[in-house]
Amino acid sequence: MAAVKRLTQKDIAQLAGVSQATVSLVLNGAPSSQARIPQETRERVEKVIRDTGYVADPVARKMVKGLNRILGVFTYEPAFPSGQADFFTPFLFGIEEAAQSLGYDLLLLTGAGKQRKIFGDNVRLRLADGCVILGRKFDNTELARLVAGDFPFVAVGRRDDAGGPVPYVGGDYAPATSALVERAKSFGHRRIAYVGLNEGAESTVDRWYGFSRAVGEADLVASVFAVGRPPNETLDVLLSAGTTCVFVTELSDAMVMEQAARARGISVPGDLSIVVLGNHIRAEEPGRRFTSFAIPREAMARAATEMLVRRVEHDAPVEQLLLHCEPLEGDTLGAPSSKTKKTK
Amino acid sequence: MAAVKRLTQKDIAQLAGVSQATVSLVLNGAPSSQARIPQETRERVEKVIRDTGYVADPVARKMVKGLNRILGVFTYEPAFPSGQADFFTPFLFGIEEAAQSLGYDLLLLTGAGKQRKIFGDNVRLRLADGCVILGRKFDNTELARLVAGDFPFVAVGRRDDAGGPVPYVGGDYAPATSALVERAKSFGHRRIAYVGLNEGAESTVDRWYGFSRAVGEADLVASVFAVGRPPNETLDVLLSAGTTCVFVTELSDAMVMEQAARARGISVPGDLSIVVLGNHIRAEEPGRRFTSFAIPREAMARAATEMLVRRVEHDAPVEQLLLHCEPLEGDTLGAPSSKTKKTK
DNA sequence: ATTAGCAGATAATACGTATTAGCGCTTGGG
DNA sequence: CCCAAGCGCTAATACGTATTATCTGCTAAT
Repeated sequence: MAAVKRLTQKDIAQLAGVSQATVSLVLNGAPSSQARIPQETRERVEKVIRDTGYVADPVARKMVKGLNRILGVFTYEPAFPSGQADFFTPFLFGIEEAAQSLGYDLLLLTGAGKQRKIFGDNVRLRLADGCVILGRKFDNTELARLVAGDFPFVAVGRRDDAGGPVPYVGGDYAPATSALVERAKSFGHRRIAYVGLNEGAESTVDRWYGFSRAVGEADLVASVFAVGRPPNETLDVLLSAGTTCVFVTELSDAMVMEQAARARGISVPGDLSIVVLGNHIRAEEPGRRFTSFAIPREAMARAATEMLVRRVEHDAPVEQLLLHCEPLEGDTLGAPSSKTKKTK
Repeated sequence: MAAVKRLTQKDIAQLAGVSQATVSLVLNGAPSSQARIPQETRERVEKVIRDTGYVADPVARKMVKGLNRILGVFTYEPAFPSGQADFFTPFLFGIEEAAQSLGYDLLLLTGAGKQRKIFGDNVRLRLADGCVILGRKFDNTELARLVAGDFPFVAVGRRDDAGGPVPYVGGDYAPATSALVERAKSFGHRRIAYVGLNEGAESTVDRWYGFSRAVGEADLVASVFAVGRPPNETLDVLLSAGTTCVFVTELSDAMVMEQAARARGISVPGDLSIVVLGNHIRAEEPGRRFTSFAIPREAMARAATEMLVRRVEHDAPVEQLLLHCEPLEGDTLGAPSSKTKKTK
């Protein structure tokens, strides 16, 4: 059953009484200088193709043309596990949409349980014409090789140079963070704190940079350069410094902190405003809506895909694009009530 | 920059002072009868490969070997739009997981905005070694061609014969539905109704079959063979027939019906039990938890992927597999309160 | 009548790899 | 001394398509 050899152009040619080359010419309708096919012959060949349902083998096609109209999507982490689903899904949606409208298909190369490498033994990635790279973790050695090599790619998320500029589409976190700081100040906050890492991934650094640029030394009263710490411990640090507004990089930290605060009878935002730097979760989630900024994940993915196609098709130069992150009103940032000090 | 010609085996061969064939032999470590490579030569070649970072072009590889360790995932509908996301995501997760552990990558061929065809002009599907087909809508003409052809595929969801048996992994809806009917009966329900289509897609037919087999003619007091009808209209039909328990195929119908009932002061499940045939939405959703049965989407997808790989690798015969659907307790099925008739 | 030109088609080749048949050389046995 | 066998490697080929160069008639121009 499966041994039925696949139909080739040679077979079509035989059936139509022409040569393989003619079949190819009919298919690729080359009305170029030479090699015109008269209507009669063309129709004869087309009829056979229709009758047999022949389609050109894309592998052989890529072999000679070099292009495939396939884009790879590489992630170091698995793309669909429950935990990550909400993180990757918007990106995949955006990529799919853009790829679709540009006439490309997607080859998914999702992070193995093991350590997946771009440059492994079995790199099927090269089958694609180029690739979009997703994920927070990034192997810098591989990134450098990508930059040095000739395989078109675009990263989603800003990346520092790696032996050369990295083409990317990212979120413009620094100004978005600065804007939130300004907003907190305009509410009257003068005792501001920061909870989260301040080094490591580019996105982390950008947030810290945007924060520290806007806050001014005098107003920064406490910093906890860590994530996932026990909320009460963190709260102690903040409160003893007289913090009225805290900026948190991780939503999960903000959530437990808000709960801990409530448990202590500290009102949010009355006694303590909490600002989260980026919406890390679906908006419809029940419960508190944190003041934050929107990460335009779909738009980022779309833009990255379009950029990639530009690189693939026209060998376009490296571009670096940061998309605006809209502030999210939320209900955890407000004016500091003067009670804060007086009550205590 | 991108014009740096890709490294080929010929280049490696030249650098190592051997022939292209030797390089290939070193790579594919063929310890077969003939063509042994002595350690010294092998190491020389391997060194060059390491130094240059050469990797074999998977396209050329597929060209000659025929296999690519790539599985296609075909959907007639777009896979990631917000609406469909919850439907497709569990399937994709299961497929990804299985493919991952079997060493395959995924080629996503998701429904275009337009009508996507398996047998189109630009069928890049053949790049994959086989494919999993997802989605409710199915073009039967194409299915028949797939069955007749030699391209390995497996459908997710039961499919009727299409000029031959269709390989599939589905949910075993009929017995799952029957079990819920039995459960309703054991609660004492004797006036049962059905709201939903009873013909069309296989999954629909299975539900109706499982229902009608278990319910018995005497107990079926009302049927609305439609979906998406105004809930009050439907409720009128049900109540005037003295229904105490209704089986609904569409969750959305059940939701509006429950709201309409509540608005009328009809308690669920006190006055009216509602059973949904299949969990069409994420479990964490807030609100009422309908009595239903679980569709093991991830397991189905995994099983389908494994089945596909069996077909691809060992040319395994057509299999058809229905997975058990566990009943979901929920809180919308209970004993009919005698009030139902007396109050009215 | 010779040739230039052109339409209609095909032979030949390239793409990069895997694989088989086979070549030249050494060695051991008779 | 000759043959068989084995070793180490390579030339040749196949995979299916796109493309270019080339071939074959034929017509029209000189």
